[in-house]
Amino acid sequence: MDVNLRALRYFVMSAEAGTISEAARRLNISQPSVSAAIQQLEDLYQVQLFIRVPTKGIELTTEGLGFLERARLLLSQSDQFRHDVDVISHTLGGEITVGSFLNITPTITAELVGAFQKNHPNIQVNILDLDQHDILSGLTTGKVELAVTFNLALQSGLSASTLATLPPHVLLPPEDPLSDEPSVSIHDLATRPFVLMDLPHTRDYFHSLFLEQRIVPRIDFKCHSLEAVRSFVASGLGVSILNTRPAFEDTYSGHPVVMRPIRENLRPLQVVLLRNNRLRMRPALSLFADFASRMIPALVKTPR
Amino acid sequence: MDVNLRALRYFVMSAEAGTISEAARRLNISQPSVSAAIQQLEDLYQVQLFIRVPTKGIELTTEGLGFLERARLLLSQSDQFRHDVDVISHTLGGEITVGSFLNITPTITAELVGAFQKNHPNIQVNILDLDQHDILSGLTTGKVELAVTFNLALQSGLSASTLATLPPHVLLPPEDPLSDEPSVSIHDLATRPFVLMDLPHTRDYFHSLFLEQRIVPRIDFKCHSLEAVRSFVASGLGVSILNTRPAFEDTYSGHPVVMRPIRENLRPLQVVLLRNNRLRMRPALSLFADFASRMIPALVKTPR
DNA sequence: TTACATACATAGGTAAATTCTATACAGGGG
DNA sequence: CCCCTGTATAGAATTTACCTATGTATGTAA
Repeated sequence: MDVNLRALRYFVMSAEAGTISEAARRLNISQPSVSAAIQQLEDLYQVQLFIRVPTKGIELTTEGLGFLERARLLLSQSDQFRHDVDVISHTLGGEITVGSFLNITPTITAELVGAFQKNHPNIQVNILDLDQHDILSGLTTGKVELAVTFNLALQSGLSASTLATLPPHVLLPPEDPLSDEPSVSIHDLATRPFVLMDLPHTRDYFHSLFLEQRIVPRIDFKCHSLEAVRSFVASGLGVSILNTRPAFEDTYSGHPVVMRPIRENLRPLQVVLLRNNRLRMRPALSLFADFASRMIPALVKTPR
Repeated sequence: MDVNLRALRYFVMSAEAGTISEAARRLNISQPSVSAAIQQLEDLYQVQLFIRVPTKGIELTTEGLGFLERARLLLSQSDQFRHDVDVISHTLGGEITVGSFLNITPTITAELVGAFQKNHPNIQVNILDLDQHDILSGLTTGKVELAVTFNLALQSGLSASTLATLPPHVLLPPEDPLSDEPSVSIHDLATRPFVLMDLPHTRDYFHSLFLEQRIVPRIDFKCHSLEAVRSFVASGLGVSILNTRPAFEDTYSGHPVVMRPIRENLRPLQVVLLRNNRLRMRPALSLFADFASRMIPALVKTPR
């Protein structure tokens, strides 16, 4: 059986008060209750804590003195626990863990978190840079508390609020004749080699864009990172389609890349804030969610 | 209200087991009991500890993880308390506090404690060298757990076991003609200056020796220590009566002193082991009491 | 010496907490 | 679609905690 902290508190108060009756008065309970608690401790631990001196009160025994010291220690530790838990639950401070979709992290999330930190320096934002599959499973297991991502493969149990809409754009090498046009038809891409953004769920989205137009694309390259796709295109290895647009047109390859709107009205991706319905929104999380809801639409409108 | 360690233990076990049902099995209690305990914690601290994943079990939230760490800490502290208390109550080790009457300490108690330490080095014997009044009040308040002293002014509530009997002896300066006799009558002392061993209760005993013989002694000097009395007598300032006999006849004054039996059959003092009836004898105390009961009679018989 | 005051212990009854069994509800797998 | 696994809820039984009333011990003042 576990230690009875209540009885310990009664004992310590009695030792300090010098009489059980006085301890009971200070504790606002009856004298027999305190008396019983002390006897319970003495019985349980087989220790005599006090000598009862008739009409005077109680005197600590030698054993009782040692017991008192340890009881005080444990009670202070339990008070510390209480305090720590209060900090966890009732303050805005502490950590929050936010999932961010790989392709969104460098453009949107980086700006978002930077601004949030400036406004709420006491909240530590832990960003997990993940693909859509890991974001979804992280949300269901609780390892991710909130996610900034696309509305791809959303499951029941999760709720999404849309923050921005990103239509797909074509990526072309500058030397491609299509790059002279203000907009491009997706059908013009069918004959060119295609560089696929190859991430779980994401790849299915790009596939679907072609399928809905009854096009079978030539997939020549599959890349796992946004920057790889852009560099491949910039190097003239093919064309691609992406929804996220970095702040500059140069790529790591040293060559620039051209982005053009698509003439057809293709299904856009939505930037959403995702959360698990089963997870209570504690203050720090709500704060971040509110902040993101206000800031992300502005970020996307002025993609600088 | 105090932290509920029981609920904390259920919570920790659940976090470790991964499901509430498994935790209940390991704890040998029903699943609803564990479930209720966790909900109680969540309600009390306003924290969501787990995400319930249907048919899978439970997953810790971020808050739950912080809570878990602190709960583990507090539980380990409570286990430590438990262990410390066991050490206090169930082992022979630790301290015991023994009162010793001033006049007995150098002769009997010193030998006794020395021998005891050799046999039980893990028990720390704390000797309080006190007069009879302080021994009696120390016993009633618990500051003294056991006392080696004389059977003077014993009160109800204390129990004494006799270890040795010490008849009174006369102390004379060597130049006093009475020192040539093998024994002395107390009546011969009436005309001489008397040096009184002046300690609470002790002084009353010496007074009573004269009063029972219908003698009114000439009290010229009152000393508070045994050695002072002996030195006064050795210096020829008077005679005295004492029951304790050191191992040598010299005194701090540089002069020797002579002890002689008293011809009349005067009430002797008894060396007793005193204890408070209200104080449980824990193992270390019993050990010391037994040891003293066996050793002190032998010590007194061979006063070397 | 008696009556009073103080302090702890005990007895008996009530309210709260803990536990149990039985059952409802949710979701994944054959 | 049914069965299995896991959590939540309902209601009853048990244990724990607490209270009031009373008993016991002892020191003190009349």
